[in-house]
Amino acid sequence: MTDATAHDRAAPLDPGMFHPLCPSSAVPFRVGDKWSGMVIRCLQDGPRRFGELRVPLRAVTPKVLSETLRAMERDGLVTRTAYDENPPRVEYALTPLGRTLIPLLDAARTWSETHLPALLAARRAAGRPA
Amino acid sequence: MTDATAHDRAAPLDPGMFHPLCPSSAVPFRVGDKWSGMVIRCLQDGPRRFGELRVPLRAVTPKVLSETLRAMERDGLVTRTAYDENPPRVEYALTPLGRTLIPLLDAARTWSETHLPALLAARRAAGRPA
DNA sequence: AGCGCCGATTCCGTTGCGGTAACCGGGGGT
DNA sequence: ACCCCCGGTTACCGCAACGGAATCGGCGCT
Repeated sequence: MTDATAHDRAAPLDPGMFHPLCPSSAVPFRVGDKWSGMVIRCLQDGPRRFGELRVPLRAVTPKVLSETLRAMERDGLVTRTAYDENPPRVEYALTPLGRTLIPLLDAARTWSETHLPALLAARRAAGRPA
Repeated sequence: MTDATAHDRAAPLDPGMFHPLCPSSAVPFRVGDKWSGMVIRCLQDGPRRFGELRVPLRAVTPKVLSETLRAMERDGLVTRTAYDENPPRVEYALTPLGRTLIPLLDAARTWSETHLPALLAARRAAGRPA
């Protein structure tokens, strides 16, 4: 069964990595579309298939994921490779240009770990001056 | 006339700094709302008045600027100080928390200077495969 | 024949950001 | 009396993003 082919598939994606309650949902940064940043995270350890991306991004519908990937492909951030097999297999991978965004995402994450609690606290304090 | 009071007002804002044709309009990053990043840039050298912010951000209407500033105030990124004078004067300034975002903006700008041309080129190449 | 897999695409509806235009209020100038 | 200044607010609107549900197409399995 283990069709471990030549694809240097990285570890399976953690289904919980982009849980809707994850603070990253509230982060005041965005790279491109709403999901682009998460897609980059999913691809940073190697190519992934469409259905594979849907696991951790289960909040995204196939339509939106498809749109996101197409836009990223247009911008030269990812490559799309379709294998003429059955069932069809399509792999997405980061381009070198796409990889240059990873440090930005790291910086955003670091900022969030450090300062997001303060921001959320301020928002809560201001939200209910009652 | 020079009512140079104790306000350590920085150099006047460059009216052209956020020209609509500026590449920053196409940058695939955003900090908070559409205008938040630019507001931070305007405030990084010292407090500014509402009307003063409108100069370089002449593309933004008072409503949206007001909304942006209010949201940033809620999030603890800027402070709002109203002086009971005539004509009314209101000053906005970055909080320490707001200042922590400046390195992020710097990183985004650096990325853009380095890689944005490649992204735009890819987009152009893909946009017209005719 | 019928079902399922994978990778989408199409139609349709909602939401909300962002934009336009108009107005307000109070003092001061002329 | 009128208008201007400043710093907004309010009402209205359009568009693009986002989302849900359904469908497609080729193939293999049963």
